Amino acid sequence: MIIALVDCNSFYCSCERAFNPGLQSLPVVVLSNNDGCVIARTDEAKALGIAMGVPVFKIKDLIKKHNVKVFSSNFALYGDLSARVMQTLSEFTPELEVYSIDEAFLALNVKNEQQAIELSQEMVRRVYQYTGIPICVGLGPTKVLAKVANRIAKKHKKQTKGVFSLVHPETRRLQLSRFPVEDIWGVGRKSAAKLQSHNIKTAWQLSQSNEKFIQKLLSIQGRRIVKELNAQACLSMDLIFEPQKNILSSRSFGKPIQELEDLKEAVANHITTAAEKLRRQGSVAGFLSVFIRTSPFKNAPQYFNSATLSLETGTCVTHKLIHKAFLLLESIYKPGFDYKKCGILLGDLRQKAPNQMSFFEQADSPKDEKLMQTLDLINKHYGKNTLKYAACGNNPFWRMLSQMKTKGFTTRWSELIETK
DNA sequence: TCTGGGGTCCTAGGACCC
DNA sequence: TCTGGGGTCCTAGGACCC
Repeated sequence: MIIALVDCNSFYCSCERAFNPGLQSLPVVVLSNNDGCVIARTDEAKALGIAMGVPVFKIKDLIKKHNVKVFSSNFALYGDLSARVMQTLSEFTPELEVYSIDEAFLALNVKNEQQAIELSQEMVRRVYQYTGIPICVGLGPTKVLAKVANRIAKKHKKQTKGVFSLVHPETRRLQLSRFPVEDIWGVGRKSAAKLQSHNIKTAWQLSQSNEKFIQKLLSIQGRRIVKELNAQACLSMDLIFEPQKNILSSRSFGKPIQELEDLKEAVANHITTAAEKLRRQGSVAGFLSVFIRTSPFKNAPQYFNSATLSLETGTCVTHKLIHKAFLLLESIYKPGFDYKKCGILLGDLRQKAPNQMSFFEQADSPKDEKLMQTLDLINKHYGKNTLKYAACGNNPFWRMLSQMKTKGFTTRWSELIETK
């Protein structure tokens, strides 16, 4: 079996390009919520030295000088295009693992490396034809090697035409000895520093290291990486959908908030979002956390706190969660701070008992269940937030946030530059 | 003026039990 | 004075990912 890792090129930027061909070959970036920092860049933008995650105010001169096209993120659009890409990929194998919004692993049923390469080239053609999204494919006997191959395909798009294979052992030896250890999937900053201090600098060197020694240094994860680099698969394909174990909803505010009432609105909105997601996957939550914080970037008094409550029997009812969340918020709120962010976490998620006749105790009453079903149905049919709790309010803080999220940024950006 | 959001897995250490 | 050993469960925090 050969594993393919498909990764969309500069995915969010490519989505913007798919609907605006005029952006082809221009530098494009997409910004985070609140238009805070850069979360996607095309090759042209990378070539200008725009780093991943850089705050946008630090590069505004660069943007103006090189006429970089700037977009707020539009996750509804990216989600749609992602689904179409995955749908197209599923035509190539029944064994597809959607790994993230822009990545998927495919177990290819092929006889040899050559067949795998030809199939991958067809994927590149078809996905682009159907969706307008360019992809790269990495091939290998394990997931980690497929990831490495994908990096190489991306780095040398011209020569590889988007497909690179590490199936052949000789190619592996050559390429791994040129591949920096810190670029391996699963090796982060801390682990890379540890490895380098032991003079392990390339993927090849890591693959030749003593497994026990690496396990001591980096825990069991490190040992798995060594095995995978040596073509011994220990990360299996995840083919079935697993419900999430936690659901987090949080946002930075457009402007700092001081009042408890405003924080309450924000929290109620986070609960609403998270509870919808919770019900969509058929789960109930076993605990609830609320947190608030000031901006760590400001030279002002800092405060961070969180509070957690166990929900023994589990619930997925929005108003119950809002009520509990308010109690938690009140217990940690302190006046006199500029709050910049808040959020909630639903944890210990478990599948809801199938029906009221269940032997197990169910916290939510049939009446509440019915109410939630109706609420979700209406919002699904008529659009998000058609029906919502009064506690969610109509606060301009919130208006502003959701507007920024969906609205194109180009106009606002040019206004910003002109008024400067 | 202006610095994202949402996840998973693993480990260490404390509480508790016999 | 001397103060076991082993097991489980839970949680906080670290590290990593996209």
